[in-house]
Amino acid sequence: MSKYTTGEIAKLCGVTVRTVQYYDSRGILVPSELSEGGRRLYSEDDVKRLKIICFLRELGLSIDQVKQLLSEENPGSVISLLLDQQEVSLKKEIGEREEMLKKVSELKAGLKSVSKFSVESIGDIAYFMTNRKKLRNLRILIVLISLPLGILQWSSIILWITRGIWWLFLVWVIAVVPYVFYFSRWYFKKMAYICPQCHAVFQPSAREGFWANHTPATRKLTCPSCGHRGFCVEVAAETEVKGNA
Amino acid sequence: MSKYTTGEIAKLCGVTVRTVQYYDSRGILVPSELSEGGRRLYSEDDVKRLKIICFLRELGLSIDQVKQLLSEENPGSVISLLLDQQEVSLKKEIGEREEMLKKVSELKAGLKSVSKFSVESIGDIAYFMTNRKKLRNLRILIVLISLPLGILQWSSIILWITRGIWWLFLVWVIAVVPYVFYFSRWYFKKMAYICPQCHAVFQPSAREGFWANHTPATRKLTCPSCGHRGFCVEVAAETEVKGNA
DNA sequence: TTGCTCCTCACGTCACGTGAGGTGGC
DNA sequence: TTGCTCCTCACGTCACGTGAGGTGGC
Repeated sequence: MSKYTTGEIAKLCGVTVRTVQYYDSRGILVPSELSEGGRRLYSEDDVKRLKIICFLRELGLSIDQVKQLLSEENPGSVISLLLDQQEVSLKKEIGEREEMLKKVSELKAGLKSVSKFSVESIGDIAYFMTNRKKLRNLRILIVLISLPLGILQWSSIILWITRGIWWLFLVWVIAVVPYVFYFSRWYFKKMAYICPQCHAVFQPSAREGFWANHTPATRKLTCPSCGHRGFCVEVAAETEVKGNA
Repeated sequence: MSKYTTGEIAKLCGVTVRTVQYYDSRGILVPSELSEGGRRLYSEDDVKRLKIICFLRELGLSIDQVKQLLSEENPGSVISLLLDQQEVSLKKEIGEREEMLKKVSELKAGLKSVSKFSVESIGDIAYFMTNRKKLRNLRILIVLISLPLGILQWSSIILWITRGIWWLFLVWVIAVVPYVFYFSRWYFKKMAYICPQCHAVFQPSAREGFWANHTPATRKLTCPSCGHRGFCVEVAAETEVKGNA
């Protein structure tokens, strides 16, 4: 019966000497014999055991899980449980990393659109990314809210031109005033803006926001933190309102 | 200017107090002020910084990488490098976990076909799994090798029956003897068998293997390790030949 | 004064890797 | 005797978590 030294069994199974020693200290691969000089000697069965250990570790099982399996009287009952657990946690880990990967790609894409880059830009992009879904939902909602008014506007105009019915347009003009008033108040409560100067996230008053010059994604505002006046990126406001400063 | 305590900034950014303290010790979020009692006080800018840190950590960047980014004079040059690296390592990690997941599923499937389960069965299945591809390639090769002999056999038989040409069949009979002899020697060098009793992997002599009773995946052999005689699972031999025992 | 929060050690987690300083075995 | 391998401490890695024992601030 041939015996293997630590280095030999390590090479046979493709691990380091340190790992073999560590598995001894953890009690999952105790050498079947010790030489007079205190050196570990491993049998053929130890080699088989180490190969099984390595295989189980390749599945991602922890040393404690491997230990549990190997010391179990009836391993059949434990292994399927362990494997099911492992399947679940691996899937979870893959999902997490795919989430991360997505965020990395989004950040890369976001950075391309930034002209002069600073660390704070990362914060802006992060804010934009995490609240983007909310922003999209808000914009859909806004279209839906504006829809009845738009229909009324255009149908009244068409009726006026084609049939000379002018009073419907008058109804529209009367309806539009409070509608726009309440709508803009609601709008500027839901939206926030990022100052390109100091990167603060702030909410303008409905009055300032309403009259401000704007593009589809930005609005020319004065930042309350630094006083900078310029086009600020529109984002969805976080649900939590800070308010008190 | 309002100041936040450790607990407040932690809650604002969704981390633990311990994490905030740790980030101080690692030097990536040093409080902008200390109270007379030695308590950490964080400014609004610190909150922004922590939010950026949290975002970067959600991408899977290490604290050292975050530190590097935040301390950089010109972070624009570093971030895209860091993000590219991160993309690569995330993909690698996902690939590894998918590999593990596959192995776990395969082991689960393998365990279903095992009647009386022991820890050694895992080793058998592991051996079978890692060498399965090789086994399949070998079996394809065997079919290709047998093909010319089969064509010769059937065409000679057909010619004999339809046209009375008998000498071609005689050629086949003469050819088949050395062919089968060398083929079986080669075959049993390439194949190995797992003893169901002691789970040893062994290679029988060509003579024993040739005359042994067999099924498509097993062969009735006598194990040289434990002397058990029974149907052993056929696997591909590992390239490394142990030989000396 | 009572709770609550915060402070700093110091150790634990996980699976080893990395020296240091000493020794067995050919 | 010279290399090579192996041995055992003991500490480092990573990002915190978990007490312990003490204290600030309302």
